Amino acid sequence: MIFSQMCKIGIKASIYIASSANETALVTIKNVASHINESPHTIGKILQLLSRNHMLNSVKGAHGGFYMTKRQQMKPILDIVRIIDGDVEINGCVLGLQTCSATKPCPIHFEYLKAKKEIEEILNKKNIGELAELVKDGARNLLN
Amino acid sequence: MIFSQMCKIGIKASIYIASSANETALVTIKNVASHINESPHTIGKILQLLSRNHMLNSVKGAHGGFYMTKRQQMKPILDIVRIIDGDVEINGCVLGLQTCSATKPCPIHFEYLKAKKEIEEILNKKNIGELAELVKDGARNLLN
DNA sequence: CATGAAACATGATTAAAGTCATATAAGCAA
DNA sequence: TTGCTTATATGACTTTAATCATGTTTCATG
Repeated sequence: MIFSQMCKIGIKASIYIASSANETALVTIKNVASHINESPHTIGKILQLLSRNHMLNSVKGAHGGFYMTKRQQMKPILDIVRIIDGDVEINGCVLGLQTCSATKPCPIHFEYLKAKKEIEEILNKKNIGELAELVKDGARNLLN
Repeated sequence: MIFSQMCKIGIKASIYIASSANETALVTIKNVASHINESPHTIGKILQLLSRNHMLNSVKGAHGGFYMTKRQQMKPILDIVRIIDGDVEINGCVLGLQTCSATKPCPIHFEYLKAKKEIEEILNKKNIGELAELVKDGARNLLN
């Protein structure tokens, strides 16, 4: 619910990378895959997309891998969602109406708006680095 | 987002039926289809499912169709969502972890819980009849 | 400078969701 | 009773998302 499968994997992968990599200690796709229990192929595709959108950095070649700068770790989860699932998912009408708006609202337009704002706020306030710290401490986990 | 396509159509169809049918004045699938601008085939399948789950009633044969009793109209939207999208969608971990819980939480478990509660509250408080009234009055609309 | 490890790119395959088509059963009306 | 209208049921088809496979490029290292 809310996030696509790809987006869920993207969030988990990003948090893992933030929690255990930096400019001098990269993590590989395989490493990410085993730590969040997803297919390396899928992860590769997603990290590529996130990398192209400057959410994280990749280093090619031997001893290459991925990492996030402190600056990137300060970005909110909402940024990941926007890159993978797109703005439409976030902003569309909950009943799928094209012209839904305050002046021509769907039956649950106003009710839903409140909840949506709350979700966005959550996704916008929590940054990747914070969550990575919690994972490091063992207070949160990424694996089943 | 949140609802599947089928679920969106189910909600719109139910609100429409509540707004313009009763025990003695039924509406047909075609009628619903034209008023919410969706395919009759799809609507047929969804109404069948909702009917089997006692969300609404069907009358077969000539001059048959669908209607909702006052009692059924007092049911919340959440009931429709549960029938079409299932409980899993409502209760599952936002990152898809099987074992996510308060004692073994995913990184955004607690943050998301709050938003989820709000959504459920909204979907549970607003009943179909209320929304149907708003549509009748022209204060809300179901069509693009 | 050759080898191997790693990301990158593209496309194929699979799975799931959604939509559409056809045939059947039920019930009203003439 | 006959025929028409309507829901019901099943399954086929289409589309989209997700996953997997293959080959290419890049670069550190011996």
